[in-house]
Amino acid sequence: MELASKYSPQEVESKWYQYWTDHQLFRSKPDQREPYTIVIPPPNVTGVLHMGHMLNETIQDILVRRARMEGKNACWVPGTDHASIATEAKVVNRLAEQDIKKADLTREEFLKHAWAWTEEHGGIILKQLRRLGASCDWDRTAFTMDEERSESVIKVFCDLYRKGLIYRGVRMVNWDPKAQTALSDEEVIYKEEHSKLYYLRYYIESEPEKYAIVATTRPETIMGDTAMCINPNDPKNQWLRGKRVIVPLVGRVIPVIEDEYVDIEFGTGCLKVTPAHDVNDYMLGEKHHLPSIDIFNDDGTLSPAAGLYVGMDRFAVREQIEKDLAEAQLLEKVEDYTNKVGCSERTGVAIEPKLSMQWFLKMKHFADLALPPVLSGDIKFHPQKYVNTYRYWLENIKDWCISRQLWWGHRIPAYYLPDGGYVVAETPELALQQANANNSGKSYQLSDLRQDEDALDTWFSSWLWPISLFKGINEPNNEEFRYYYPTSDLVTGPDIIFFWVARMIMAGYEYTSRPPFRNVYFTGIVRDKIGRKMSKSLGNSPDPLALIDKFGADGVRMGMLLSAPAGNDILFDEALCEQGRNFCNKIWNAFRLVKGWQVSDQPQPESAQVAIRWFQSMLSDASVEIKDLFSKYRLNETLMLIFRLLRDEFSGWYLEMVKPSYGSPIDAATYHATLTFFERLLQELHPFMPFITEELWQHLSDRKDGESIMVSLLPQEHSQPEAAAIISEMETAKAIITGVRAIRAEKNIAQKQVLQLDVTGTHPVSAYNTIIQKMANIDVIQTVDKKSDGSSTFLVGTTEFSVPLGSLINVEAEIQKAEAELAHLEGFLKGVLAKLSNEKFVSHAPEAVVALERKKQSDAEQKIATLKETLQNLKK
RNA sequence: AGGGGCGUAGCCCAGAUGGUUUAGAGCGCUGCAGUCACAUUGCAGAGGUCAUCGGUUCGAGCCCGAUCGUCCCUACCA
Repeated sequence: MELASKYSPQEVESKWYQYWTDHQLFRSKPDQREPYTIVIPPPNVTGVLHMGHMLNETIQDILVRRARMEGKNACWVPGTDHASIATEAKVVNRLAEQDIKKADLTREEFLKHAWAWTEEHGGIILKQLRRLGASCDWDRTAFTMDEERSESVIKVFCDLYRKGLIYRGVRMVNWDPKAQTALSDEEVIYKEEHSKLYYLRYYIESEPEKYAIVATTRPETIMGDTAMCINPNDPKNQWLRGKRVIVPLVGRVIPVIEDEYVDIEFGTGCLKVTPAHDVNDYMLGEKHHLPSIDIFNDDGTLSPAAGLYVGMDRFAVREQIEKDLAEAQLLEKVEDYTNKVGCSERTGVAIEPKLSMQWFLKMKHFADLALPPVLSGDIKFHPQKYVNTYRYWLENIKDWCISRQLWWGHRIPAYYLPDGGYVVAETPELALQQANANNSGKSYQLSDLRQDEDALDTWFSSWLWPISLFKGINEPNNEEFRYYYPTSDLVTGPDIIFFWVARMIMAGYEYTSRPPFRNVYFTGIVRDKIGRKMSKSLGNSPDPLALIDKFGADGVRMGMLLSAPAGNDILFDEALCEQGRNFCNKIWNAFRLVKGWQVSDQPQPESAQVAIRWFQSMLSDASVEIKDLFSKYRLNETLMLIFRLLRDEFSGWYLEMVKPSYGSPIDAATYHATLTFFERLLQELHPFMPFITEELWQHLSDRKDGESIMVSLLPQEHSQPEAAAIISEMETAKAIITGVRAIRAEKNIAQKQVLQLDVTGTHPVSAYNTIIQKMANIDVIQTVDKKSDGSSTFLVGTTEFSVPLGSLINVEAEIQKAEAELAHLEGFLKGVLAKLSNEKFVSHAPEAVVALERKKQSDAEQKIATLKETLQNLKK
């Protein structure tokens, strides 16, 4: 077979992905094996693959593939999230392009559009994942709003309501005026903003010539003012006690109240109180029984209740009212000010605190469930530092606002009765039954019930994901649920630790009394190579599929992984994908070499025997280490280790050691050992780079249809006791080879020119002579008492090696080299001697440590003696 | 404002419980190498007073304190 000198990923990748799915190799069914389960963090159904997904899904695929090869029954469940706000916003935008307003549609009509959009764009992202090589069990693909998941959500809502954990009430919530829905606290992001601090004059009712000054960032809310507040301990504002003041422009008279909440140092120490539009003012209002005037409409324009500026947008009012206040001489001054403004995570607009009727979930109960397992390590976080963040949040948790004024989502199963009141039930029929049962005598019809218009927060379905995927809510005793749950690892970003991770743990303990997963691997954020977040506006976010086209999926996977230590942000650089592609090419060419060998019946050279024994040790050592690294989720280090093992040790050293001279055949024993090694290396690499490893594994020997490296088992490897000695001997031999090569490089001696190597005294690794001869192109290695004149020397350990060069030798350069080394060694020896002559060190340090220092001393002394002698000879 | 992380070669990072011959990879950099698997390569090499200062110890990159720098999370200062 004639192989191209470069690896071309395109056809290889599609071929093997097809093969894997054709043979259903990603499928999992419960059996006798130990299960290994990952549920995908469901991407937004209408989303498109970005670099963050790439990282996340690559890591999951690596873990799943590794588990599979360790003999576990690996199951990776894919799916998508309905993402209510985001998707609804997209649908609204699309309708707007067709001049359709959401308000003009019925709920049913709108949902029809939303489903159409979902069908059209939904699942694109899952198709893209296939390009990456993701080994998901596609038959299990789920959606947070499919029938099974919806049923689970509704059931859980009803259950929690019956347990008294869900309540309905009027509270101050975060209102998104663009999406026109309430949001949870977690959906609000605080952004620093350069704004202004306005100082307004509030005249005293009883003393028309005097006024108090109030500093505010939001002058447009004065129409909602129902009090002014001072701190009772504030001496400078004592004169305001018990007074009544006039709201500027508005003319309404409001009382001055006193509360220690007010910061004496801020502004003038006078606070305007607007209970309807500020969380703190709301609390003050409750405490002091103040009226509340809601001056905003749901879309952020001013309502008739404001009296002024009705119908204008809140920000337009801010500009206008500044002018009007100034004109009326009610504006004392304006200062520049920096503060933090809460913005909607989805729409980006400033949040309006708003009093409204919403559904809430009591969280204290859940926090008590979810904290202990993380603190005790039943659920492990990687990296661990997130445990602190997690604990702090749970210890300060507030109730979760779960209702959204949206249509795209799970509709709240509460049904209002004509005479007031409501019932909560799984279906309208059950609701009717319940309503009639509660209501002795009277009998309602289905048409009398009016279902709540609101939908549930998306996360109210996501938090059930690991359970609902296996029907754990609806059929808690089913075989799949019992087998796959709890899942093994969760891979996600730290940004959704509260949104999702914490809440899954809560639901897990509430509904299964067990954790939803054992380990959480937090990935970092993918940034560009100079550390900026990737964003559309910066244009620094590469298209993952274009990268795959350019470097191959394996190359991109390697590029992602190389820069991704667990939990650290990753600075993505295309150059890393290039390195990945180059590595593929390297492996490809190693394969070309090996497959090109002719095998013949001939004795195995000694050098090959030594090389095989050594590489066997390297492999067993490495596989033990790889296993350990995997257990610590240190995936980038694992990949780096395999990369070096395959590129440097295998291709650079081992293959060169056993390689027959050009055109000559190889003996069968060495050939087969080499194939075995190659296969093992491919296996270790496969989870990281699935495509090229499958391609080469299939070519390495005859495989039956349906066989695959992805389901081949990794041998159980134990570190061999003699491995360390073998490896260290070879390291010495390599140092000798490198020594000779360095002389060649220095003296410009071609590799093909045969040299001689003299060993002064005892050769530390004479058993490796055949290797040294082959690798350094040496004909004779001999032990001498005294090295010959005109040779270039180097030290390995305490032994001096010399290469006779006759006239090629440059005495001056040799002297310089020896003197530099001598200086270094003498400095070193000085340090050692200082330690050893320290009485306290010798008496306090453990014997082994002291003995080691003595060994350092004698070695250094010996080397120095050798060097001095060399110098003497050179100088004579 | 509170809490946490980090600061080790030009860049990105490793360096369990302090002691393994005066700190290790990868990328980048420098020099050399062209018919022999691979220039998407090979060989050789340069490059670090482990942020700063102080302390504990026979011994500190590692432990303690302070300082500086940097990043993140949490929070209602109008």
